[in-house]
Amino acid sequence: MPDKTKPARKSRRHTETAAGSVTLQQVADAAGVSAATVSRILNGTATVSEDKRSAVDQAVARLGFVPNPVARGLAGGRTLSIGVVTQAIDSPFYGGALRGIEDTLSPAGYSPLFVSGQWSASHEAHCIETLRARRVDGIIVLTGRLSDAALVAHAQELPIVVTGRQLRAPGLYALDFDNYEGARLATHHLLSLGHRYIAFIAGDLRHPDGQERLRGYRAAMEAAGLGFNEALVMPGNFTEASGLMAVERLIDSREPFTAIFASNDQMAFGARLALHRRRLRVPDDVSLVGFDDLASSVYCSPPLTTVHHPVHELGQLAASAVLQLLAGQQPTLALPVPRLMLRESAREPAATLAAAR
Amino acid sequence: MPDKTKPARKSRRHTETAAGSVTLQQVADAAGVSAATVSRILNGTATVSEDKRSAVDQAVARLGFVPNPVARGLAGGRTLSIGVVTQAIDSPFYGGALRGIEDTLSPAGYSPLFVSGQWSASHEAHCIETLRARRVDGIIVLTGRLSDAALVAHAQELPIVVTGRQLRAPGLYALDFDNYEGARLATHHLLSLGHRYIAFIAGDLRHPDGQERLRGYRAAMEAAGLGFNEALVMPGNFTEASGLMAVERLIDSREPFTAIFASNDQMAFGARLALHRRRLRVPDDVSLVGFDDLASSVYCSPPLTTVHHPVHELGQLAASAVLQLLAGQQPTLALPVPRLMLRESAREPAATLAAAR
DNA sequence: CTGAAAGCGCTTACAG
DNA sequence: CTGAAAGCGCTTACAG
Repeated sequence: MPDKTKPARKSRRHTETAAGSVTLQQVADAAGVSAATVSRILNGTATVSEDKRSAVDQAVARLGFVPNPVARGLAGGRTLSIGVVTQAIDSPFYGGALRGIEDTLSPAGYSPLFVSGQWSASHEAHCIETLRARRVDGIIVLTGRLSDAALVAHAQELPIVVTGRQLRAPGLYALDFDNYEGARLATHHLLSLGHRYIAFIAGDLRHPDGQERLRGYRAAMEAAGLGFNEALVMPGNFTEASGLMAVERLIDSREPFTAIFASNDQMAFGARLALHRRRLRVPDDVSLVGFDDLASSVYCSPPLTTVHHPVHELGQLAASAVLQLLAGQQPTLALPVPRLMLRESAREPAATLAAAR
Repeated sequence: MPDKTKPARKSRRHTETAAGSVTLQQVADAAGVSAATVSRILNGTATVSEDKRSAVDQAVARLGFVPNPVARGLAGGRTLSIGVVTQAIDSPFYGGALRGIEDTLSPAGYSPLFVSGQWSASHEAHCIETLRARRVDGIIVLTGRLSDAALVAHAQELPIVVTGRQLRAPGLYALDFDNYEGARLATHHLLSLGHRYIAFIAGDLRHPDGQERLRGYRAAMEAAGLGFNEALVMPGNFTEASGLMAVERLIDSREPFTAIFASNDQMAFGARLALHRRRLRVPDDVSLVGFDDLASSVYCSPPLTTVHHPVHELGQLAASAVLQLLAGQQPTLALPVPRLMLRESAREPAATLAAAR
């Protein structure tokens, strides 16, 4: 049983024994050089004679010296940390991107600082203030609702990488995915399967990706000579609930359809549940295609045919881009092209249904 | 077109204009007091005369002063940041906990620093070193594979909160969920529905939660006088793939069953797909119950009956606990009891199947 | 190539 | 109640 009479442990500045207990000065003393020299060797800032270098290397190893990033941040103006503004830390969509960011930042000695924008521009602005206050060296904004102008302004102060928009400005790099082409691909797939009555569940049209996906659907339909039937386009906002409601309304409208293309997988899940409730089978009665290729889409029943959105690469590239910006280079990275993941939720329209048209 | 001849912007230490450009010294000058006084007012460290306080408050507001956490960290020994060790930043299970942590840390002025342990004890150890090097004020470990001993040792240096285990030590607080009771509840539900042949998909039995859930299943089966039939227990490792394989093997074994209880929702998804492939309907032919209540479980088809694991509260409580530890108090927080989410994937066994027994 | 020195922006004993 | 001063652990012009 723990001794409850012992007073609560409090932080003692001079008695720490773990990570960081050893200071650069101690290393300098042990190696018989100045602190400045140790610093230079550690940072590769200057050429140093071989004997001093090895003396320092040994001292570092022997003492187990780990530089204190906090002191480093204060003195050098760099904190080796990168702010990451996401909408929700637990987003099934951005999760992969966060991992990609972490994966490429860590080996470079940088730490990501994740903050959630909560789908609100003002909250995002606050997040950025917090990050700036913490003196991050750069910021990655995953989509976000901040205005382009605000982003450009921040980019004058520190490197910014933003995803999901097209934008060019000094100190800023934008990484965009071809949502239009992805949506075109998905729609075309359904068309090539023989579908003619393809319903579309739109995403939030205030977002560029929502817009682009609608544009891709429309282009494919028109290219097939089917025109654009507004009765087949249902509004949505990227949530499962909105996908479900869209399909309920669609069915109630009695507008004939044999396939549904949802602007994202989450809405496709909602759509699938609505179909299930109405006793419509996927893909036997209705084909369903999503967009994003969430981790969970592979294990839907049936597995969801969808457009692969390379979020993990997105994260990796975004991180590489800030690192390049930090190094004074101009990134030229680009995302892979959209690719359709053929699974089991879409196939030719059933003969019976086709005949009914 | 941006001017490409302009040299790359580099950080200029003395010309920053945004967050943090104003220093405490400037506030002190503007208010006509010493820096020490400003510091004390800001930190509530000492009683200060009313006129100085208001002068400082005004100066802070007028100059838009934001304290620099980096300097604060170096001088005061506190960084106002809390390290959070998770297994994967994009985990569908821990995501909610991360959000809960962020939600309660932010209002308190603390920032979470998320690092991914990658399901490896050595990687976790490295994560903790990184966090210590960054001088976090405390650490939250979500489950993790580190030994109890390692955790207890770290707790001597800084406050630690760990979830998913039972442990008591100075400077450490453990927050555990009643996995046993949750599993008992789920199994009992299936029993009360009339099922007698209930298969169980185990999680990774090296993890306490895997163990406890198995124990709960077993206890419920034995309490119902059905004993423990090993042929109905399939191994798994908490992944969708393992759930799928478990059911394939189960079906191939020709061991009769009318219901499946999976140790977590992800395995339930895999199980559901396996059933789908074998043309078995849920819940018409087979009832399915999961554990965790992931966000996506509500939108399965059919929506998954499962044990609610309060991950969001878990995150909130873990964060509150570190904060209390930091304040020198002993936390007494506890997680809510397990609760079954009745949805549509489980119901009475079909008469035909029941008759076949 | 390498030191001594100043400084990053705060906090906190130490004295009044 | 409040200042002056030292110090947190580094980095970086400034001089050799």
